[in-house]
Amino acid sequence: MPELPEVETIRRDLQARLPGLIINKVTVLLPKIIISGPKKFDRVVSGATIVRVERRAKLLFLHLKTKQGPRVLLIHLKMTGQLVLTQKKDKVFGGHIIAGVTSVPNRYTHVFFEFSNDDVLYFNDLRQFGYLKLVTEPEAQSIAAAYGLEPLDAGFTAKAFLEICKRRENKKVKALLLDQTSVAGIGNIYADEACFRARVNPARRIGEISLAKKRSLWRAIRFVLALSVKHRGTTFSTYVSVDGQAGNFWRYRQVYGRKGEPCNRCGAILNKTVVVGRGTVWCSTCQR
DNA sequence: TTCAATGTTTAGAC
DNA sequence: GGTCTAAACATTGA
Repeated sequence: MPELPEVETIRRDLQARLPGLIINKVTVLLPKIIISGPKKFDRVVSGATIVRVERRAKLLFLHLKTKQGPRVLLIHLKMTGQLVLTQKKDKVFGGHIIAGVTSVPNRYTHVFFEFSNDDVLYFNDLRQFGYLKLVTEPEAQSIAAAYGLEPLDAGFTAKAFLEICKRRENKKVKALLLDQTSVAGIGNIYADEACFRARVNPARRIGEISLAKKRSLWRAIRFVLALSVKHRGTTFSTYVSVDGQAGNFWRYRQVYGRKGEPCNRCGAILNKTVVVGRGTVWCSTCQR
């Protein structure tokens, strides 16, 4: 799926457009996508007003004012989920565009919302891994609380990161980065990028790397994610952000998708291995 | 034809 | 109990 920078980009665009709109009608074409139950979903969501759009880790929280009281619509895009907002004529995309499929609805459209101003929000997902879930405010809070620190928040200090490391000495570096209950929102691309910038071998155990490397890793996580948010995310294969533009972080990447190419730091050929079950590209010369 | 792909959860093994 | 791996979800494209 989109990782933190991509989901954050989508969030910002939705937050700029959705609050205040009333959902006139919701259409569910693939009921299994609504994991809180499609029947109740229709009843609660129809007529609801969008209050605001938030993000925790890679999960979107659409706060709603409904006849039944406040509710939160959770949207997870997983690997190929896509949110497309059509503003009367203009298409606004967020997620992954499937090659050649640029109109909505299409065969990957599973749910769509029609708003009071005629805008329509489509949820598309080629692989059908993504989901929508309607919960109460307290449920949403407990879901949010289960995630680890937000890496771009002020609370993610070097000290806080070192504390996290202390409790995960046996974990491989890459496993720690991908663990959403440690640091929230990092996926495969940014895990590899952060390890490269910190000169850390992603297969090493946390306990094996020096304090200085841990500090570098902390800095690299923030650097890489912030840079990507600034450039509206990474367009890998099919992703585009909510305004229909490709994310521009791709050109700043150092390792992901560069297997067999020379390392930008030392010139050695980048290799690709499997670490904690995920394809991992890194430089065995400068990442120790 | 086989494999890997931006994610998460779960079952099973040690 | 902790920790790790593989599989599962469904589809596409190399």
